[in-house]
Amino acid sequence: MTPATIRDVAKRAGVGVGTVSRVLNDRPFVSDATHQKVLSAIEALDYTPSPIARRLSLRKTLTIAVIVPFFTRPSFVERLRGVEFALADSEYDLVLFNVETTDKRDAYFHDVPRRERVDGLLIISLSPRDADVERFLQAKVPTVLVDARHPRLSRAVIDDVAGGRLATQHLIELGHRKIAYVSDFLENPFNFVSSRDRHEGYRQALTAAGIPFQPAYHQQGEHGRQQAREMAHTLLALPDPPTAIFAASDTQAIGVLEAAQDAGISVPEDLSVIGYDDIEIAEYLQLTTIRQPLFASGVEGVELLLEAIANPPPTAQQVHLPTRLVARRTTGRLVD
Amino acid sequence: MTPATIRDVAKRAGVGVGTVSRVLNDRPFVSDATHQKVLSAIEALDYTPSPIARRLSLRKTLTIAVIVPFFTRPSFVERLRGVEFALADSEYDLVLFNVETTDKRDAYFHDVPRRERVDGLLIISLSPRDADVERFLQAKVPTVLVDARHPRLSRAVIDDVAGGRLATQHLIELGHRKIAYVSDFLENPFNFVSSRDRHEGYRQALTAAGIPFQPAYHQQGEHGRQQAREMAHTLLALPDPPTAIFAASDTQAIGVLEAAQDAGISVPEDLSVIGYDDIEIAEYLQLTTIRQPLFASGVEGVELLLEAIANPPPTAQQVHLPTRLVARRTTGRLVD
DNA sequence: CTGTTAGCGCATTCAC
DNA sequence: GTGAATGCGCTAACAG
Repeated sequence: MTPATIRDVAKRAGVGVGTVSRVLNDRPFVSDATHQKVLSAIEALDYTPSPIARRLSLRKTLTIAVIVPFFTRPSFVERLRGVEFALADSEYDLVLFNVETTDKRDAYFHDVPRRERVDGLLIISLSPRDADVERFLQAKVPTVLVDARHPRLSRAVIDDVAGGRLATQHLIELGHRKIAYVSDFLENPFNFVSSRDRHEGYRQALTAAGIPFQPAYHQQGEHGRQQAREMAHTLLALPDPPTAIFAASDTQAIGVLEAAQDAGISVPEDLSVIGYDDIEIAEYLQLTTIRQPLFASGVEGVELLLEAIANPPPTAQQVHLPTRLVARRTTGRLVD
Repeated sequence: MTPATIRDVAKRAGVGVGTVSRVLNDRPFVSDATHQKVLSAIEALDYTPSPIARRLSLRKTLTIAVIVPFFTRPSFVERLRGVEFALADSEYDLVLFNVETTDKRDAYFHDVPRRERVDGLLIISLSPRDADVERFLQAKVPTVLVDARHPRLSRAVIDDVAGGRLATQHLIELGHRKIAYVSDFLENPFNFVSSRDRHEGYRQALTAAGIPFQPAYHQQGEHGRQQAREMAHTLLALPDPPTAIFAASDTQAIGVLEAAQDAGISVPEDLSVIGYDDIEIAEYLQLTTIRQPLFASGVEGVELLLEAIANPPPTAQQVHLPTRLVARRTTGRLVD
């Protein structure tokens, strides 16, 4: 009825529990004969060790928590999939915490990173503040960031500054000089940094090409297709509208495309549009974009974390992942 | 250093561990005075009870496992989000298992449903076979299906037969009689049943309208935009091509739209297209579709499961969720 | 090589 | 009302 315990197995095999434990954990120094006896007792009883008892005894939770915001957004899901993939064959359980409000974030940042609860913490796309990090460190819970940053925490990061530069350079090379940027709020309650970094890259590329930055060309707003669409409308209604728009994500780029359509402006003839992420739908829309290794970032994050659990590095590690341009049909040479 | 235990709290408060346990679990029969003492000791020590020790003692795992296939597909993520939402405020941890191969599915179906491991199991969009169910039942792990079926298991289901009928009727009302259906393989290794049910509804609507079913009008293939695109090409190249296509998912409908575009066929003038799910991108594409309550299905599944854990129902429960037509711009009246 | 024993941290009897 | 004792199932240390 109730599942068999290690004691049942020991009894049936006519050995002590220590021996059973040894074969369970592939310890050496067990004779082949007893090994066999134990194995068949396990088989006969359909025995599975209780993970909970193991955890208590080992003083490990064998659990990794993942805190991820808005995990329905394509880019976050894809990172999460990388995490799940990398953890699937490990001995760790993956427990999931989805954040859609700052309250939830704060609650999770407060409650989850406790040694009694998890062996490691993976935070996706959410940059914790100093006070949070202070607590993580004090709780001695190995913590790794994916697509987020803090100087004292190990992290797998995409070089979004380079990505922003890449996007902007592409536009510049096509002859554009009136290049706008549509993004999330650079300062936002979740402290997402990618829009900020891409903005930085955008500014760098502009500067390098000797193009002065026009404040009116940078629109920020809530994340979302609809919001991006409105920002693009504003841009296109400017006295001197841009000839190219760089959107901080593919989702937002779609909004920009919509706005162009609304305004009867053809892409890429009259307006070039470039996105960021290369989510699945981007190909369908023939959207030019910056591809970033989303899945790989999750995998890298897990590897950093498992390594940190095994032997804590003296100092925060950082893994950089590359971005690259995927030129499709929404960007084109400027004709005048 | 190492987290405080209940014993530390007891010592500091000058009481026994039993008393601490009582206040932790809001048991009555504790004087206000001691209650206060304990509370301040807990505060002072920044004590959190060890979930693991609790579990061992309570003989509950306080864990719900969710097995979900291809959790990057929009419809599955959205269901999963409902699950996460419903579980967030419970005492249960949500541990995630993603299935992308039948091997993984079989492994999870075999290893996860064990009382030593989880208190409950939620399976999304994956219909287990009799042998699997037999094991679930025998393991006495409460199991609930979401968007999947088995007579002996409780479930939150969408009436996909009705949904398929709805889609087809809509087309019929618009005057179409040459209506094709593009879907996943009705028989597939994962035993996804939604395409099958929608097909059934499609056939029922056809029959009700006195339209004979044309085998050539039903194309099946792997799930995916690209595959749907190819199936649509086949359909459009038929000697007597359909004037309307019902796709088993929005993702596939997008492939159909692509194919129409490839062939220079305009939608909805020369071809009506209807999808299924109403994922976010559907609105952008102005895709007519059948909306199903994805998020709600996850929530319902959790509620069924928590109820089943609290007091196991004598017989499998079933909750039906409704679908409805969202008419947009990819379907139109047949003109000849 | 193998059996025995002492915790792991908590909830839960029992007595007091 | 409250403290002390027992056990949840396992691992690890120790003795043999």
